[in-house]
Amino acid sequence: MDKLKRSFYRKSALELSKDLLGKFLVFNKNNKKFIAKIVEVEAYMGEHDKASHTYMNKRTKRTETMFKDAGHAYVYLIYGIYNCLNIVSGDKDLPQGVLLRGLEPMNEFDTISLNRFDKKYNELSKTQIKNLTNGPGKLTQALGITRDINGCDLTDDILYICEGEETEFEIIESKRVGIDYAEEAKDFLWRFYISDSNYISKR
DNA sequence: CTCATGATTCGCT
DNA sequence: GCGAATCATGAGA
Repeated sequence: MDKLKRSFYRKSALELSKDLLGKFLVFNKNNKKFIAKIVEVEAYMGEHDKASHTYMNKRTKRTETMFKDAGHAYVYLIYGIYNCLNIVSGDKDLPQGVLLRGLEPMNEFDTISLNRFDKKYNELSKTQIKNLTNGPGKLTQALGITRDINGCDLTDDILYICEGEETEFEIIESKRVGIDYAEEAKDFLWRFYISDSNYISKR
């Protein structure tokens, strides 16, 4: 379970997004170590991507994190209630990132269930199990990821990513979700997911 | 099963 | 003041 190095993140968001599939996300909080497999992602390509917060290199207090070097976490509030987690890619001053949209939990099932539904894992319905982490707002709620870790360095110990299992999987490409305002960019096939995963937000 | 809607905060104009 | 990289819920089919 070795932590991936900065060099792993130093590529375009489009390349990184596919490379992230199947990897393990590790998050340390309250003396717990959450481990979850990354199964769904979206690439946000920054300057030339109308769907990106950093379209036209828009640099504000909120988007500042996206301009950091590759291998940082960008966490922002969406619709007033949910947090979304992105992995900053590219390079310093190249504001690209990968939105994590689906995770498969590997441990701490009871903690995750309590965070989402205030119930233990063995009390969940089948639908609730699927809904634990199959969306960008759901997975942050499940792991307890909030904006207080915005900007944290993935080469430190709070949040990082490890190599996954050596299993084969099929990658599906599709349109990104929730960006109808983005004109032609809304049709780009920049969402990627593992075809047979149970934790995909939208087929 | 498929819609439609409200929730709720903050960043930006 | 507007609207957002979402989700839960409730109505109808």
